[in-house]
Amino acid sequence: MPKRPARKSAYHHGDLRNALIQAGTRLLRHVGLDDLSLRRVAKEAKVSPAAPYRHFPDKHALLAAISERGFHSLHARLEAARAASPGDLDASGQAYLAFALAEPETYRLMFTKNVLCEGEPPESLQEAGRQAFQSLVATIAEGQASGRIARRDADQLALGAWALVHGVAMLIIDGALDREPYNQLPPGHLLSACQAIFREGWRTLP
Amino acid sequence: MPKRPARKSAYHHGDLRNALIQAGTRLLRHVGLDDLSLRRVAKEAKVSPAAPYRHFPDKHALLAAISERGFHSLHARLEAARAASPGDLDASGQAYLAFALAEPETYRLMFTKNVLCEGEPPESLQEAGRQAFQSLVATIAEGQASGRIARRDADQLALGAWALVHGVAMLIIDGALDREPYNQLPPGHLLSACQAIFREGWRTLP
DNA sequence: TGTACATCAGTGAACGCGCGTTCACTGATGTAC
DNA sequence: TGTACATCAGTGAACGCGCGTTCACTGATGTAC
Repeated sequence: MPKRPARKSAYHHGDLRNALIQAGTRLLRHVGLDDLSLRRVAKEAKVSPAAPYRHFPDKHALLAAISERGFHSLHARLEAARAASPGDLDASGQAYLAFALAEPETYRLMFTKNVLCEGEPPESLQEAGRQAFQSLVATIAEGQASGRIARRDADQLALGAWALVHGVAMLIIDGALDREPYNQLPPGHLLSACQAIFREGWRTLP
Repeated sequence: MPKRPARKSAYHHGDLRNALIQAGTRLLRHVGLDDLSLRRVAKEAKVSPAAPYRHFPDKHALLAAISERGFHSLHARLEAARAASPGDLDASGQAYLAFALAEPETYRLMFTKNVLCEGEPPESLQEAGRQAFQSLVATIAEGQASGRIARRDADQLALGAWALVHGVAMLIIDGALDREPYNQLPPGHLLSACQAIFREGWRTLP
C-alpha cells in the first residue's frame, strides 16, 4: 500500500517526500544554501508551494531531512572506505573530504545548526550524525587493534581526526585556501599534508 | 577635518561608518548571522535604513567591513599570545579558539564567503585575513628557530594547525560536540586533546 | 466485478512580513569672502 | 568676526520582491459492500 511507484496520475505524486529531498539536494548543488527556499524546492519538484506541508511540518523539517540524507551518504562513503582499507585513518579522512567537496552545500547545511531546526535537532538527524561518526570511531578501533594506531584515548583520536578533516573541508569550501601557496595543490594533497603531521607529530624528536 | 568626535548634532552622526560596524558586531552577538539585515543594523545604530548607503555601496560591503574588523581582533589576540609565549603553537591555537568562541557569529561570518561578497572579496578583507594567518606562521617560525617545532614544511604545518583549530571551533560553534562524551569537557580541553595528538602523532612508535 | 464513499495528497490564491535598495528631500557643516 | 553658499550625511516614504505559511478547495485513490 505504501511505496507507490513514481509514475502515477501526476495529481497524486506518489513519492513526494523523497522527491522533495532530492529536489532540495539538487538545488543545494546548483543554487546553494543561501538561496534555498521552500518555494524553490517545491517548484523544482514541480509541485505547488503548499504541497510540502503534507510531508513536513515546516521548512526546518525539510532541511533536516535533506541533512539527514546527507549524513547517510557520508556514512556510506566512510563504510566503503573502511571496507576497502580497514583501520586506515587517512583513507577514511580522504573519503570524508571527498564527500564534503562533492556536495559542499549539503555538507555546509549538515553543520549549520540554526538553519536545521530551532531548539533541539530531531532525533533521527542526531542519530544519522552519530552513525557517520561511529564509522570513524570504528576505523580507529581497527587501527588500534592492528597496531597501526597508538593506544591513545579513542574519543580524543576521533575528535582530532574529525576536527582536522572538517577544518580542511570547511576552509576549502569557504574559499579560504584560494591563494598561494595552497591553491597550487589538489584538495586531497592538502589533506594528505595535514594528515602526515597528525600522524607523525610536529615536535622535534629527542 | 575627518575623525569628528562622536557627539555632534545627532543629524550628522560624525562617525557612522564605525558605528555601523560596531552595531553589526553587536547584533551578530545577540541575534546571529542569519537574522542580520542592513535595516536591523541601521536601526541598532539609531539611523534610517538608507543612511548606511552613504558609507557602504551595499550590504555585502558592510558585512565585509565587519568581517575585516573581526580579522583584526583575531590578529591582535594571536599577536598577544605570541608576545606572551613566542613559538608556542598550542598557545596560539588556544588564543585562536578563544576568539572564535567569544564572537562565534562574527567568526562564522568571517568564513562564509558568499555572504561577504559576490565574486572576489575586497582586497582589504583578504589582507586582514592574511595578516591573522601570518601570525600563526610567525609562531611556527619561532618554534622552529628555538628547536621546539620540527623543521617540516612551514606552510604545511601552518595549514594543519589552522585546519585543526578551525575544525574544533566550527564543531563547537555549530553544536556538533553537544553530546557525550565531548560535552563533559570545556572547549579549551577539547582543543588541548587534539593538540596533543597533533604534537605527538597518532602512529605507534617502533 | 461494479459502485458509493471516505480519505487525504495535492492546488492555487491569498496573507502579512521584512528585506535591499532608490529617491527627492533637508538641514548641519566648513569654507570663501 | 559675520554672512552666503556649496557640500554632503542624513531622512522617511516608497518600490517591488520572494518568503513561509494558511486556507478552502479538488479530485485521484483504495476500500466496503
